[in-house]
Amino acid sequence: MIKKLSIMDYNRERCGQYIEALEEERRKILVFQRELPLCLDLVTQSIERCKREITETGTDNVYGQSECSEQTTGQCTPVLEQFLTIKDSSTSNEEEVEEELEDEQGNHDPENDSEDKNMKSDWLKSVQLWNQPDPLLPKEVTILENPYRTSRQISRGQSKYLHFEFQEQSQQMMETEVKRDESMREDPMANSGERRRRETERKQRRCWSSQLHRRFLNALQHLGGPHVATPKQIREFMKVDGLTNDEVKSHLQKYRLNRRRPSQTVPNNGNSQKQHFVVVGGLWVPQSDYSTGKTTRGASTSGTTTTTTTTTTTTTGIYGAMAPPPAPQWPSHFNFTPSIIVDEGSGSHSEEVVVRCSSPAMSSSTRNYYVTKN
DNA sequence: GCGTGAATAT
DNA sequence: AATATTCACG
Repeated sequence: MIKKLSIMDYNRERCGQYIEALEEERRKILVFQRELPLCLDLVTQSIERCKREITETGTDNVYGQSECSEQTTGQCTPVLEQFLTIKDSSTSNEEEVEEELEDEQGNHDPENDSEDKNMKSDWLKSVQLWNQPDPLLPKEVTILENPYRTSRQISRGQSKYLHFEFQEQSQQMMETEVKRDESMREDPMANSGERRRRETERKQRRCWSSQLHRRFLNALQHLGGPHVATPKQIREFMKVDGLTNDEVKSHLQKYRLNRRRPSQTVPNNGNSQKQHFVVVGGLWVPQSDYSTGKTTRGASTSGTTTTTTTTTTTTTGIYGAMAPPPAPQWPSHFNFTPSIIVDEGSGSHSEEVVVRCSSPAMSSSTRNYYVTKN
């Protein structure tokens, strides 16, 4: 009996050390929580588990503790199983959501297919981790001590920006998130100390997806062009949830700026791609942006074309793509014809268009989306 | 509110 | 490097 007790104490002590080690590692991983969310989860769960067992086994059987005391042989296998299930569910979720989004994106370029998928899964991961919808997750406020995710963002209710079905699908993920958060909260180092520097909170960047930008252009058309339309008008016309005047203003500013002086800085990359532009109601847009066909490559001239021309200007972004090849005349009063614009997100579901960037990777991949490949 | 430029962040 | 946000000023 005494022997048993001493073994128990020994095991408990080792378990405690193990927990300490785990917690230290967790603190280290915490820095990379964006890159290693599952890893963090794993460690957190291990800690939890050991803690639970160290308390339970105090009254229960003595031998159960050996699970924790054996650091190297990894006898806490259930954790691994949990990890696997999490991973599985998450990947399947991603795929489903991707499909969903694929449908939303009317113009789907098969050439970018794999890239798109990567991109989407990439940013979806981020969205899952960073833009947790609050109705499903009351504890959302405690989600991830991300220094860049400010209380302001949280209070804005980012669920607006997420597709509804996506919310549903990611619910499983969130449950594990909640678990993790609870355990994180009891970690004293998580909140305090080192990573508290960014007090000047910034709004999370808004990514102007092609859809959103299309909406923006559509609004511009209806309102009489980029030099006539005002941010407020545009915002009201776009009817996009959560879109602020400032954001529209900023976007408009950039848009004007970039169409005033198109990307001359990039003369002609050796791989001189010919960019097809379409004049749509006085706006120069890449043909692919408004061709209804699935494939935008080659000389696909769909019925919507008014005039086509080519330019050797290499475009680098959404604004550049919109820039007219010859010198534009501003302000001018074009007769904007709204009917030409293919507004895929027509009217009703504004939420689907909006997405928040969570990582630079997203912005860059999104950018690729704008660029037309011929 | 709007337009713009600059600083700053991502 | 590109793009978004924020601020200041008129």
